[in-house]
Amino acid sequence: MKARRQSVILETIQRQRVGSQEQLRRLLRAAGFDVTQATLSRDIRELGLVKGGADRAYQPPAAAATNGNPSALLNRAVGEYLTRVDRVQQLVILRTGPGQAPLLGVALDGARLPELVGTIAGDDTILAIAPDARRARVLVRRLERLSRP
Amino acid sequence: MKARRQSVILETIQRQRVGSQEQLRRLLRAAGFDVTQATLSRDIRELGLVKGGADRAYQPPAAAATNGNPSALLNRAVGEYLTRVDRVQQLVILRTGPGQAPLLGVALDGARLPELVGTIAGDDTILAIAPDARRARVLVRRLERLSRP
DNA sequence: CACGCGACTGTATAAATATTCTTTTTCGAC
DNA sequence: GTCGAAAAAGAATATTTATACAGTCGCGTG
Repeated sequence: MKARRQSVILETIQRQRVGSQEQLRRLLRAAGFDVTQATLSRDIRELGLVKGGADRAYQPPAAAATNGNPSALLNRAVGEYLTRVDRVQQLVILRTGPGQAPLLGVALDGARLPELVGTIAGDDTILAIAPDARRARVLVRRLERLSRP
Repeated sequence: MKARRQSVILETIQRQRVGSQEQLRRLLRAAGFDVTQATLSRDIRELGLVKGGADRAYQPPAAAATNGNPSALLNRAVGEYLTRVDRVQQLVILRTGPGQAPLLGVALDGARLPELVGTIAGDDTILAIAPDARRARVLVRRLERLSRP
């Protein structure tokens, strides 16, 4: 349950201003996830979300992680979620556990890798698109290096 | 008082992990600023600080603001603080109200302007260094445009 | 099967933060 | 100076968030 719920949280805070965990709780309940505020507090920490700014809303972690190591987030996400990598021409297929694909997708997008044009995340699969086959190979190598340092 | 205090807040959260407004209050008191938690809550909002991430600490706004408009923060800071701009060769001298220079300095650094090598902020003056005189002129023009659109 | 272990969650509550309502301070016009 | 308006800050309090503790579930092992 957790991975799916966290994915929905990520999408939710990007679609609208979420100013409290109670509000988030109501939104999630409408989406079929009925959990307590305590659980959301834990989810928010695990996702690395950040609260503040002019409107005191929750924000995605990508920006915040940019501080120290730019790809620390990607690093963590790859280690945590990625289970398999394949390549077909300039396309790279990434596999994760169920519901985890969006989490890894966000991390990939946020890392702004030069050899990555964009991603489409399903439930447990991500299609990552490189400019050409050569750079797709570079991407595969980079991911493999990240997944076992 | 406020501008100076907010500058110190910015420096403080960059030097060490600050996990609560009470902790920040104690740190500021050691630095000669004796204010209540309510005031800090307001300062934090005005600075656009953000709290969260793995260690639930306060973080500077630059990263968070990168989301929407990259230079929205600079825009605001220039409008709010900048009072005068001069140029000498490749150096640009910016003036602000007392204690406000560090705030504008942080915004300038965060904006990563191509014609700006770096800044040194005093209390009410910033020395901004461009690669050469031509680009210093570009910088001056950009700042003037920002200060009265 | 019984046990222990680890991940996950809820409940209750402590801790932290935001806000409302006042008071104080600042500053410009007179 | 004195007045009034606006900014700044405090006190008290409401709201929000984190956490200690306990319970459940799934799973692998003796």
